Amino acid sequence: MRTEAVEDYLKSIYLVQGELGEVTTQVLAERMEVSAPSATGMLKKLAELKLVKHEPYYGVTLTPAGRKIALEVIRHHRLLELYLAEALGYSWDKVHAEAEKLEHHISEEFEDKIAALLGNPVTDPHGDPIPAKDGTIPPQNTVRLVDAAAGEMVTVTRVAAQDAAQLNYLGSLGIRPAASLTLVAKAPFDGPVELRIGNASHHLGLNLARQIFIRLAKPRR
Amino acid sequence: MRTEAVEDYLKSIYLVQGELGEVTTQVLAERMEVSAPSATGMLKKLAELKLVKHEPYYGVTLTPAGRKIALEVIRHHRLLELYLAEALGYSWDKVHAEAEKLEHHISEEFEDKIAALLGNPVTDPHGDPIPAKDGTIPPQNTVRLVDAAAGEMVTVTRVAAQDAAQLNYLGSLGIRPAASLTLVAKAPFDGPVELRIGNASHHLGLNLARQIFIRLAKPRR
DNA sequence: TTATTTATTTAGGTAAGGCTAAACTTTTTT
DNA sequence: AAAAAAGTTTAGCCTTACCTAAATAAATAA
Repeated sequence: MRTEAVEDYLKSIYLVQGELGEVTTQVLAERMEVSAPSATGMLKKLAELKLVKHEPYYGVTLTPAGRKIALEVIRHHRLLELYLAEALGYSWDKVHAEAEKLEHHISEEFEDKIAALLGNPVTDPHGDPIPAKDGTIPPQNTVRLVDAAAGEMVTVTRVAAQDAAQLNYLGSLGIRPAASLTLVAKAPFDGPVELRIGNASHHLGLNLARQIFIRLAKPRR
Repeated sequence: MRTEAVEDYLKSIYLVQGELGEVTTQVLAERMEVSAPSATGMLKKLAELKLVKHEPYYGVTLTPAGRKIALEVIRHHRLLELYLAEALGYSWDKVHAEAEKLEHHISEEFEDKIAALLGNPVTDPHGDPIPAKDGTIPPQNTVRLVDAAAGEMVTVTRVAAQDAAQLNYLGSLGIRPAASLTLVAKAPFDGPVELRIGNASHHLGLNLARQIFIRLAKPRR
């Protein structure tokens, strides 16, 4: 059965796979805020449903069927995030929590209607790509701010943080998709980065800075 | 705990109470599409939670706490119905099913935002009253079309049908809130009613006709 | 007023999805 | 290569909300 829990696990498996390359029981359990045995139990169930391949003691991978569901749920989530921001005036730090609940309950008609209303968008308010209905994922910029060279002027493409407090802080500094900034300096030994945004200068810890993706403002060629 | 099932039962108890005056296990079970023992079980649970008073073998009534939850859920439902119709262009026969799922999952912020966007409306697309946040219910017109006198010209205030096919049919005849029509005749022995809407004349079975509420187009005084 | 029908509740069971404690693998350290 | 640590799974339980079958209570009919 395609329960809410099943959808949530598949979504997390997909996302963890993308971030870490492999999906272990423990990491999944942490993401789901659930005990490890609970995760094991669900993985067994998902395997029976042919939604994942589970190699006991090694990890899981999604089957095509599982991946399809994961992408549908992620599409719902990100479309909702954008809709809440655009149509209802939600601030970007609040959209995640609301979308998290609604993503499981909207119909295909609802999905289609908000997608059309938003002009079939390809990114959500954080710059995360919105999977298309056919499972295609729009190309995304994967350059991290922390990998740019000091002195470079860049445009923010994506802020991968989920936490409301972090987003709120970054937003207050003007760091959001489409913002322009200059990477002034990177302190050594995994130290903070210094940014210039307009006339203001800010120092960001690495944990935050690593969540920021960019493209060069003036691409070299 | 305030689970989805709890909310649904409380909502049904409230509505059945309003329609029939008393709420028996069997009627409730039918509404919820559940076996009678299941309903009994839930009533016991709701009684433990102090949300209803359950007199075994006689029926239930809501406590103030139970009534409060019921009204919140109904407010969500009807606000959503109107929002879906107004903001997303849903037809009135589709709003019920979608609202039925979403009503349990929207936050108070979502509720407030759509209420404000809609101008704090007092009725949904079917003419059902939307309870206010404080639990107040807007005054509603309780005159039934079938109780009007033949020959009278009336304005539809409410169409209480939930079924999509019925709503679709009534809509196709032009019968919806704010529509004007004339009750041409009522056939005897619980026969159908004849209506004139614009230039067209229609014959409606009693089951349908009883769902229509009206006010007199030219109130006598 | 007793018998029958109807409504309701009790008894016992199922499936999801969670939990802790204990057992077992795999990996890492010494 | 053996011992310790870390990660994973199994075993056994709990809660929610449903079910069917059987028992009981109330209402109706004979």
